[in-house]
Amino acid sequence: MDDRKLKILAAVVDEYVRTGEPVGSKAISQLEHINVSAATIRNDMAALEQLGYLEQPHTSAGRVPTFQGYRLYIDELMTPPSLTDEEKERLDDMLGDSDTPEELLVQNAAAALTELTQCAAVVTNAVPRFSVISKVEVIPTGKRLYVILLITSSGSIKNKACRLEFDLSHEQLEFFTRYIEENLNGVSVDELSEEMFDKMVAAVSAYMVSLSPLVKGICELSEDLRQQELTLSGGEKLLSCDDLDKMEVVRFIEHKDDLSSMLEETFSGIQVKFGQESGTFAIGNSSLIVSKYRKSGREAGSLGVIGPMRVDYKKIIPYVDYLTQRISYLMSGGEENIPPAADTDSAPPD
Amino acid sequence: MDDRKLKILAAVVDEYVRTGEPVGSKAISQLEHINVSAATIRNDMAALEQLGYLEQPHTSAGRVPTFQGYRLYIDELMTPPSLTDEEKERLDDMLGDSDTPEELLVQNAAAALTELTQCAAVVTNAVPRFSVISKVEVIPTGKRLYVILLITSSGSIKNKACRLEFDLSHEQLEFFTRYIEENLNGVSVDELSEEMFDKMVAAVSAYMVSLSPLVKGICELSEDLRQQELTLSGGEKLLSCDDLDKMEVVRFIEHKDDLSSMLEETFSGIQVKFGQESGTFAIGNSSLIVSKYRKSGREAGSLGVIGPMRVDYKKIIPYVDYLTQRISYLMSGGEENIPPAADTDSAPPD
DNA sequence: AATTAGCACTCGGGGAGTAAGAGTGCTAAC
DNA sequence: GTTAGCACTCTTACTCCCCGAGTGCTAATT
Repeated sequence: MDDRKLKILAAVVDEYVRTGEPVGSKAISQLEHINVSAATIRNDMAALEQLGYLEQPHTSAGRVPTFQGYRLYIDELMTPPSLTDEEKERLDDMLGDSDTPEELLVQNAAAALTELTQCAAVVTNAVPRFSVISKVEVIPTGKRLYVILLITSSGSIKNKACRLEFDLSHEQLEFFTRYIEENLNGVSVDELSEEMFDKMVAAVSAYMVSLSPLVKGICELSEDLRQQELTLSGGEKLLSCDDLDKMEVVRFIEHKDDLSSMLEETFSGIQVKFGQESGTFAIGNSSLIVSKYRKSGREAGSLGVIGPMRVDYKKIIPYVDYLTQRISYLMSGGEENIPPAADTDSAPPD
Repeated sequence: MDDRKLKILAAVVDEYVRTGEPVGSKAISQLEHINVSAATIRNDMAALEQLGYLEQPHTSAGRVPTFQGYRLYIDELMTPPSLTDEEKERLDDMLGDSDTPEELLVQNAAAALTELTQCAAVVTNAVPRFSVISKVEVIPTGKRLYVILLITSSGSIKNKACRLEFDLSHEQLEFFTRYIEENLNGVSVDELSEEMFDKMVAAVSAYMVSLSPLVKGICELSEDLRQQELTLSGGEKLLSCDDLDKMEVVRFIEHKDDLSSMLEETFSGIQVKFGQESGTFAIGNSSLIVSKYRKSGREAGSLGVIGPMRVDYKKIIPYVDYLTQRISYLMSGGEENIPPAADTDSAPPD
């Protein structure tokens, strides 16, 4: 596998990403950093096609990268430039600071990615799962009406109204609150199970039957917390890129929840997945650039960009990379180390 | 304006709604309830075109209603059938009962409309505005961290985390809670103003400066309550109808908040508005079928359907109509009168 | 006077044919 | 090993043409 061939492959990808047209030997030969003739390039391109890195839409058209071609390009050939300080500042502004609630942080990241890349962005937030219940309150708010308040160590707050069959006396309420507090305080949201609540229902029912709706309410709130939140933003951007099948995009947007599993299958570090590589449902010619952020060392969610395979990886990857690092940093209260004038992960070209 | 011409106009609209193709004189003449020849219909259709109710996409095609045509059809010609009891039951099931929280009620209505009409549905809920503050709680949840809980008489619950500069002693907290309670309990959300909070900030600051973030937090929560909530559901349905410009739809979904003003300009009773009639931004060939529901006699929000101009008004109008009535009824605790076997608003045909 | 039948006309859609252009693969020369 | 040249292929865009649907008009009919 020739050095020149790799250079040509990279050039083809770059050109194709830039123009969107199949790229021919002549176009490549005219690039500054290429000093061989079109004929030579033709030979090499034929070889690259043999190897499965390029393909021709039809005989007399230029070449287009196959997804193996993109794969090689992304993994080996491409050298994404590091962000300038201005770009970083811009991202920081869009993201928020350490006072920004975590939930908003990831939402902002999605919005930023959508705007900067003109692609769809997807974020998940599994943080509440890893946190522990730090407070449960039951507040009477009317005739037989109570509000349950559930707060986690990560700052998620959920509330729910709950109607009982009888009013609770002050003692009953206190009993209940103490009981719940003893059983739930400090328990990780992840550990909360149906059985636990069943047991608790049984326990409080022994004291007073009509308390069980409250336990059920708490159970439902904890379910809310446990399921990781997935947000797709800017899905409509996908409609305007004509590499993607409109019908597939619409189906995708409607079933965005299926993304969860795709995002779960992700290792740490930045990753690129193509639609056709994914067993689960995905858009045909799409590519997903995704990375997981961490909170205090623990994987806490992912953020990614979904676009056509023909996206500007050089541009997007640094964005995703920086945002994950930054979110990890902010969520960990500054513990997670982030290179201050961060090189992303690659040596400079040449 | 001939009686027959009106009949023909109605037939054209019906056929066009049914088939989506421009409709010709022959197709009309073959309808059962039309007993004149195609030639006669041609003459009438030419007249209707003159009057601005029909138009031809091109010379040798059938006719399509103009939006004036639709307007006349909807206002004068159409006779939507009343719902059957099964349909009403179905809607009742989807909507919920008197125990369903009001917020959920309108969400359910939106979901039902989306499903039944295969169009987008939009609902607003201004109820919280009309309710009064029934409870304010401040709950310490961590180091200098407090959660504010705001509950209204209509059952809306809002919470917000708030970080202070110092921890509050038990007495300080009690003072604050009592002060807020005295000043806000029973106050209508609508009456809450910036100035009121400014005054309160001044008052609590006199006692302890670092309390003011709490007041500000409450102020922000009240703003949340005050602004009417607008939900667009099933927006993606609009993408699959090819009468509508995809780009416009996308822009519309992104800026759905602009709908607020469109919905505000609405009188009581059911109404149909067309995209091109609306000064504010709207989708080109779209039509909005909207009606306001009331809570105890007061306008409390609207619900509507957005689709292409070519929608089945006969089907949709009764749905929207019934749902508004039903919501009004449920929200008013059964006071608002609803015709038990409700005729919608029109005499049966013929 | 209103309605209808008949007929010429118009216009858009779809298929066939064609010319242009872009890019290739191959061969022979460097 | 590289390059120039050339014949070949294939797509795209364009034109021409026909077909059919639907009209508008006129003349005949009720």
